[in-house]
Amino acid sequence: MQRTNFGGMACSIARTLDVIGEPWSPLILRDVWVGATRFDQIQADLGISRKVLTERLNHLVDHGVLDRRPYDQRPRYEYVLTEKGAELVDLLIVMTGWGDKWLAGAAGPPVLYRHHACGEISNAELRCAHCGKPMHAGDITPLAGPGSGSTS
Amino acid sequence: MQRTNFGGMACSIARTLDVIGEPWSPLILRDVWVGATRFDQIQADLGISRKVLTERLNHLVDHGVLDRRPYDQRPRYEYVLTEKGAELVDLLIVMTGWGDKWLAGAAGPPVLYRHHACGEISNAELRCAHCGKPMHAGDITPLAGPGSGSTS
DNA sequence: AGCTTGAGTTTCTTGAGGGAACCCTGATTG
DNA sequence: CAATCAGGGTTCCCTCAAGAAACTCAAGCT
Repeated sequence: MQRTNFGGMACSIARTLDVIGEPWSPLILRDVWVGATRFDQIQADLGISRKVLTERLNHLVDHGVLDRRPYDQRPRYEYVLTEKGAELVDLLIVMTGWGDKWLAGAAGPPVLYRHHACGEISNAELRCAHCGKPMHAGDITPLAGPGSGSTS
Repeated sequence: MQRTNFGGMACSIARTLDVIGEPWSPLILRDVWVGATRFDQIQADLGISRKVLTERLNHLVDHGVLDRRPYDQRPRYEYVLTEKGAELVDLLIVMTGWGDKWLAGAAGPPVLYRHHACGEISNAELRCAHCGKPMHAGDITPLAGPGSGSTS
């Protein structure tokens, strides 16, 4: 096996990587999210090899992140986000925010997000689902959970 | 070139992937975050090839995500998160949340996070930095920003 | 009958990932 | 003072995934 399979690790990060950690997968998800839902659209937009795109799409469908469905009498298919897939968009939003801040440079961010609720162009921030205060690297302590596999 | 380089795309997701999108990189970051900061610790914890670990660590240091510094008179080094790297932990937190929800199964999440501000075990949620309301896939519309490269 | 379009397959080449052994430097030990 | 040890990598070789480009196939259109 060339690439190690992360899915078996007792780690939600590793398991998530097993689903969307392969090269191109997050970009494919982004394309589907913003409306490029067909094979040739995604292929042309990303410049990805058709072979790899086929593999990635199948993988994402197998994991329930995308749904493949016909849109014509002819054998034509489009890919749409499932609920599971739509929640992965959170990840894309956070990636965008980090890239905007640290990698965009003087040109500024390539894409902006308008938030429907307030109508403003804005960014996302992580907040504690319990108390609503910010939740970043230094604000939390990891501890073993029920699925940790530890015997304690 | 076997793997396409995403860094040149006008897309913050692609640029972020260029920094931490390679296999293992997010897991290395997690290890450093939770205190496995030395070469052999990370290697043993992940079971990653030493060659690949060397490459990844160099890449992360080159991109300013990790800092390599001596911790002894002997040639011994540890890797620590820079501010840029610490903000990437947001990404790990979101990945954890998604993996916990969709992949953990009956065993439950392998790791829990205690939030210092409220003392509770909790998850992170994405909220608009402007109005504070939830910000997920359906709540926003992407539009071209200043660094989009479009001529308009 | 032939052209077009969308959606993949197939073939071939290259190079990254994995494994295991090896190397180097500066303590520590017998 | 030679031998050992530990941390932190290198080197070598092999396999398999990524990339590029050509090919296929089915349904409609002309």
